[in-house]
Amino acid sequence: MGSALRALADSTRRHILALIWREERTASEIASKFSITGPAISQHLKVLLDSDLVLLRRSGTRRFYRVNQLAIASLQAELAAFWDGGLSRLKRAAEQEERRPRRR
Amino acid sequence: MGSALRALADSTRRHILALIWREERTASEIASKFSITGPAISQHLKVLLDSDLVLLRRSGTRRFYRVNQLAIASLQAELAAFWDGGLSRLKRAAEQEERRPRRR
DNA sequence: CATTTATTTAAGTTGACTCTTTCGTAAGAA
DNA sequence: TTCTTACGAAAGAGTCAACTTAAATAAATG
Repeated sequence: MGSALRALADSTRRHILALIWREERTASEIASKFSITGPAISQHLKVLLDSDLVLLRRSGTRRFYRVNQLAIASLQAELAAFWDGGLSRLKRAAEQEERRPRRR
Repeated sequence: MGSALRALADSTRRHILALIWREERTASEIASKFSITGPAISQHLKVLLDSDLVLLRRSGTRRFYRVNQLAIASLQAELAAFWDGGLSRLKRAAEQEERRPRRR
């Protein structure tokens, strides 16, 4: 979860995700949409690959990147769990500590 | 959005959020749940404050932190927009570039 | 006023992030 | 084979992030 959120925290990477959301694109196609250098994009793509948010397909000299929709779905689920019940366990633990009232 | 996601990307900060999810807590209460030092927690709390995900109430020497539910709701909305239609604009722009076919 | 309690600020270290330029490699074209 | 295209890897610079210990501030208490 942390690595996916860290990947998403960067605006360039969010733009990359948007570009390859429904169709795979090559590294150069992606890079052409930004003002930073190719290697910089390549590094962002590596972060996205490492976080499992995108997938890679090689074909000849070209590399096609696409969003890993499964990973997105799973992140959404994890987030939903976090907002909701995922907190209960921690909340309960915290409230137990809390049950011994301390002076204000 | 970036700052909220960056704040959420850290597991300590996610735990802090869980602790103050429904009830405010003081800095020391929070710090007591972790093994890192008070100042470290204070700095995490500052990141959370700066990202607007938590709110502060002062009372005497104590500072009570609590989750900013409005900010959470707004982040959820932004994320939902990102997963869904928020991409359309970028997708359309990308597809326009795409419309000039390049040789394979 | 002096002391204690709660908490942040300051200063410094270490490691991670983001970018650049340069180099390497692999596939396709001439 | 030689050239070109498409890309990543390596190395280096500058900035940012996450800690630590020590000092500062500010309210409560004796």
